Amino acid sequence: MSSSDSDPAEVQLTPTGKVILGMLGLGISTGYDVKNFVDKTTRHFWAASYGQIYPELRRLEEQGLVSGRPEPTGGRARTVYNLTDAGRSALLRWLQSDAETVNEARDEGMLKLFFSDAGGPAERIENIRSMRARDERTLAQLRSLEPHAAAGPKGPYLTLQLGIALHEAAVNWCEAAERELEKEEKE
Amino acid sequence: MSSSDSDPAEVQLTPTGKVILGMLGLGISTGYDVKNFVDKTTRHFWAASYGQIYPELRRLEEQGLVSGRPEPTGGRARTVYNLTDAGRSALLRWLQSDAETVNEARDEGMLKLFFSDAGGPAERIENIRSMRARDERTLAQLRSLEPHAAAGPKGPYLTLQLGIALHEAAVNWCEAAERELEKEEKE
DNA sequence: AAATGCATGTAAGACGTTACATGATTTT
DNA sequence: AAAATCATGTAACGTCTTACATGCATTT
Repeated sequence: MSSSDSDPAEVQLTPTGKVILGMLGLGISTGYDVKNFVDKTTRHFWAASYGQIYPELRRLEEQGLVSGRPEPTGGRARTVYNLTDAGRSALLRWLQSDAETVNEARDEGMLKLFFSDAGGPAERIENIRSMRARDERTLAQLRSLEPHAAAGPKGPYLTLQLGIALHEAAVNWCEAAERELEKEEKE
Repeated sequence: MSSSDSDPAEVQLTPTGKVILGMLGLGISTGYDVKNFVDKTTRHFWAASYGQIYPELRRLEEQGLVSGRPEPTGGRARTVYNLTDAGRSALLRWLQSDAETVNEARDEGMLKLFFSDAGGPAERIENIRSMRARDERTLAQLRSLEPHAAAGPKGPYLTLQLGIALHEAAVNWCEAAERELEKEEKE
């Protein structure tokens, strides 16, 4: 065992490390592709940026969880990564662990709504309307992926379904709240 | 105008700055209370920690948006903060701005589900079950706040309603998916 | 007397985005 | 010829959590 390998049972995966290992497991093989795929598929519940991805790929390689080799396309540099055995088992250990999962939301629209008593009633309706517009955009984008996702692996398809359900619920709630508040304002 | 005041039109509020100004606007007046109130009310869509709150209160004071004065309870130190005029107008400017609002989610349960093709079907069901358990706990907690919130200001009440609707949608989706996957597994 | 709650605070480190730089290849 | 896409990378900065320390007051 080389000095760069760690006991995989001891490796504590970083958040971005988890996405990367998972993506490599799906056959995505460059930092660039990881970023694009994340943007297309997991963005609505999990984001990642180049500033995290590239350094993390190197850390994972130091830990012996992934291995990269140069595969230039013509004169264009390109590094293709694969899971090592240790990487695959670290991925499975994470997927199988029943540790409490993190679930955090940061919704500035809701925060503004929370404080909306500081303004007037018209402002509050505008606030909800803009949340709805935002969620409708996301919803449309998610729906556009559906036909393609239905043909692919089940995990990504399920999260797409859930994302759609959640955004539908948000849009529906906004519509109902707008109607309600408009009615109240007329009185 | 003292040298510590900034032109309020130029102040760029930090994320935590927004919560704090909003909370002071609701009459919450100490860092400690801000933290407790956030945990009780906005946590499901916006969190904050002491490590952010106390330093931010001092930055806001330097900027002239809040003013604090010592109001000890017996021998126990305590600083009560209030919005200044500049602070109140910065709060209103933020609430009224129609800039695109941030909406980010980070759901490790969904991420595991996304990658769940790496494991077996039983594992995937377990995954969804644990997401549901988690969401049911949050839902129960939100519902317990409802009677009290119904009597308070409308903004907090509306976000509570929305939070409940979203968590209900999540729980319902999980239930349906579990049934579906269990049926498939029997075949 | 101990435990819980009130109240403030900080240091260290983890995590993240943004903005920029570079250069090749492919498409328009 | 220009624009878009492929591909990698980093520096600076912003943000956040965790873990700890302190000490008084109130409740059990």
